[in-house]
Amino acid sequence: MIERLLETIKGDIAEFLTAKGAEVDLVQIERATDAAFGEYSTNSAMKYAKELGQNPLFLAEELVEFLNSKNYPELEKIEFVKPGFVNFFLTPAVKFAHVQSVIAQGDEFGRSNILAGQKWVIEHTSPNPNKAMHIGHLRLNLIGMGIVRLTKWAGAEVVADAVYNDRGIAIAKAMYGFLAHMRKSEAVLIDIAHFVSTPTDWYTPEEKNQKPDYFVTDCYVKAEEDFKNNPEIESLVRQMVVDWEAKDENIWKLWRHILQYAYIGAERVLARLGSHWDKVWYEHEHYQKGKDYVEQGLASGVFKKLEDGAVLTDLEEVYNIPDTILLKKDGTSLYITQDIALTDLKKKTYDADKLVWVVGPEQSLAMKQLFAVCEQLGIGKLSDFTHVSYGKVGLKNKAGEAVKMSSRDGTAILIDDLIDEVRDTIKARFDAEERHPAELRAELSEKLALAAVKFSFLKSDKNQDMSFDVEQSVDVQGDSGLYVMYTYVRTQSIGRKAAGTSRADIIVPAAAGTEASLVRSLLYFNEVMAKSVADLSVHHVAQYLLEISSEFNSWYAKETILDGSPAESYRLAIVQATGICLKNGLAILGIETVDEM
RNA sequence: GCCCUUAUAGUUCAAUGGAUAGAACAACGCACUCCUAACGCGUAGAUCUAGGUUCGAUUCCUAGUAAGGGCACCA
Repeated sequence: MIERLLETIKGDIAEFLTAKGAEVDLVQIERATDAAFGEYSTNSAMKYAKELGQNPLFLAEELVEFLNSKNYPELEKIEFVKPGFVNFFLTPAVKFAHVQSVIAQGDEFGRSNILAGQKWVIEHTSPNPNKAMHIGHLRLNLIGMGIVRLTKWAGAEVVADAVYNDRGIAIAKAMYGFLAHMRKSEAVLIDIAHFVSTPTDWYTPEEKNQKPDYFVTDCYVKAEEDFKNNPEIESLVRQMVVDWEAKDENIWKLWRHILQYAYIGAERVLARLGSHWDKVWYEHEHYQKGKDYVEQGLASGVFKKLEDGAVLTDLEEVYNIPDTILLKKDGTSLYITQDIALTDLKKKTYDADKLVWVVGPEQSLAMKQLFAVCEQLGIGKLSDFTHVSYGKVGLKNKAGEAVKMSSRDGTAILIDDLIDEVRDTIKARFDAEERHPAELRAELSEKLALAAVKFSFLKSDKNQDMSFDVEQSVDVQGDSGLYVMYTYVRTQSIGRKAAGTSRADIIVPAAAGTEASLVRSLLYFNEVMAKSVADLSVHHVAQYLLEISSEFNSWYAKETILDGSPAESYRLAIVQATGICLKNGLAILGIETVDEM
């Protein structure tokens, strides 16, 4: 309803300016920065004052006069102020109508059709089999899943996908590391045939009392050391890759054995986070198909063959980005080679309008090259492809200095360990309070830990580098997920207490009370969503939830909601709408609400 | 050498080219018999530097400084 009003006003402003002789491209009506300026405001008078050769304030005055003649019933007042802003004040009835509309829409409130009719394929969190997932991967996953949920709420049809990088030198190293370092005794031969016949000569993760992904990481790290120190082992590992490509039966058995551990581990962590893929691609299934595309590009003249036989792109002139090799001189493929094939496969399989890769910033150039090459080959337009990058997660030591996080030397904080730590902190508090039965305490602690961790990773802009302090890693107070959750719990608690009592019809007070700023803030959910979709970043939603929470709590401290007065129903409706906004906003962040804590 | 990110309070983070740069943590002060105080109220504290564009710049442009990333047969 308010949206329609704003569109009408925009049209009227355009009419006014056009009649004045201005070339109107876009009339903007935005959320007013402060309640003193009403609910919405426009800068049109200032924007067009120069073109019309008028004083901005006078133009604003004329605009207000013109708009007042339209007699919008939804508006209480239109004013012009200092530099030339025109401010719009909604009537209390219209603002409360929005509150009721939130309640009527319930779980569906916040959905839109901004991206209706579009098909998006969003790749994120493609796991490396040789590394247990640390908090860098956590950020990637939360950002990726955030975009998936956001675009779904905006009406798009979304496929979340990932690629299992299941071939190549890295996995071969893990395989070697397993053979050499997970033997039950030195007497066991480091030999693939022996492993195939007698796998029980090697430890399992259970026997080592390790999580499977940590186990594989261990294998990889140990092999990496051998690889560096010993050229014989290097050639051995390289031979394993060659044998694997030749589909040697024994080595494939070992390969499957290692991968199973790696993926069980990764999937368990992702399941804990509530992450999900609709489709998983396996590198070993498509990595050779890219060569056809290179041939095709050579034939059409967009690529060129070098003297040594390697194939090079031609991107400098048209795209102004550095060229890259697409096919090695020995004719084997590179990462980009198979990515071309996969991109085409994705686009065709899902008839995708938009392909998104949520990948670290170090891939930025490689992504640009891939997109450009795909355009040259006619797979899609440059604008069909988006690389969503994100800032690094850095660590700080006790002195406050930045430290590098490395899987190898054990300084990386693993996802599981982080969540466990936060969970234990929360649980300690529950245990001390003894308000809930033990079983519920455990369940709530896990849910709240996930809420706190997810929120702290999603509340800031994705491109900003994050600085992570191990000591106070995740806030459980202040601007935090728990603050928002606590606010939600309060709304539910009030709802429970109010249930069953009969109440009179809702009376909207003529003069706004202490609830005014909360009611005003509740108006902007859809605008926040629109901005989030435009930026592909859910941090706007997180910030908005903090704002609503802060205003709710401030109000809550001042007023008794359930005081038995005639205004009770009105207040209760605001509480209910706040709860819905918080719940739906948290859902977009991937955070499940609890009803008590 | 070239290209891309980033720079806001002591710290961690906000701010479609707009109005008095907004929070949280830490500090100091207040407040707890009331729907859950994991809460509320107050005090103090910031746009890397120098130019430019604009009615108006934290935001855009140029140059510099600092940090990080990338630059062809690795992934």
